[in-house]
Amino acid sequence: MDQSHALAALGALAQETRLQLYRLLVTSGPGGLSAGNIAERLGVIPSSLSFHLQHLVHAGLITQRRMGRLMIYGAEYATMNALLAYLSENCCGQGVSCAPVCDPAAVAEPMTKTSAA
Amino acid sequence: MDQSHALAALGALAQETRLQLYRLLVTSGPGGLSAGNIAERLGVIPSSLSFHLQHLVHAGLITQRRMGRLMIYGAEYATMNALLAYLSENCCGQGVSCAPVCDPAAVAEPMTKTSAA
DNA sequence: ACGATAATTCCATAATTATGGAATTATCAA
DNA sequence: TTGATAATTCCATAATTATGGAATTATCGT
Repeated sequence: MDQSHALAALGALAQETRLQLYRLLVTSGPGGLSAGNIAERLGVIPSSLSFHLQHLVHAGLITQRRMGRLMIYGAEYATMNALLAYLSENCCGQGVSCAPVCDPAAVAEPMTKTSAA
Repeated sequence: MDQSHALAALGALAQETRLQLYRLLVTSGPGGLSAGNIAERLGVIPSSLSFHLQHLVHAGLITQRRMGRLMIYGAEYATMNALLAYLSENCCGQGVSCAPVCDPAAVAEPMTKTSAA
């Protein structure tokens, strides 16, 4: 993660609708949610929802994939981890890294060599 | 940390000058740096520097104290930890917390009997 | 092909945020 | 008190970002 990516991620999260959007997707897990489902839960009008979702996608914080008529959005945990690492870089002194790793896959699938799906 | 505090912190960090400012202070440690010192290192004009520093202070990410003619600014690590916790809340499933703790004081004072590893 | 549903894009307007110069406030030293 | 240094506040302008309605694109079932 470099400065411009960090700025993109922070800018994406620094807005009420998008922060709610992102947190909803983080809690929803890797499976993701459809745009319509998200709209219903958060009460955001379609054009606004798309605008904010694209902003988060562009920042790499969420991913999108199509399933028939539905667009499914899901949190991209790796980007958040990279952002957290960037923000806490050298937080405890030179050369010290205090960053966390939040990896739902590691929690959900304990110890299998072949965990592709 | 609640949503409005998180938005304030994210909004404060989502700007190039302020992100550089904050990271400089994080790396500089709890001692902090004077406004003039910061201005010199980052090449920011006074009025702009004050504007951005106040933004970070208001968000609780840095603290300010006066030392004679100098204003000393330093990172407030607790706020960043709270923000990281907020952003990774439930990141690995319901009720699971994956948040880090970056505490320079704990690193600086190793192995008292209350701070076991 | 048609109609219905899902979601995005376009666009003008509104709202927010950043910039830099000049004036002001605060502190120190003599 | 005066002069110098450190930093902030004020203010108008510029730049960026968000909003919501209408039109458009994509997919599905028949």
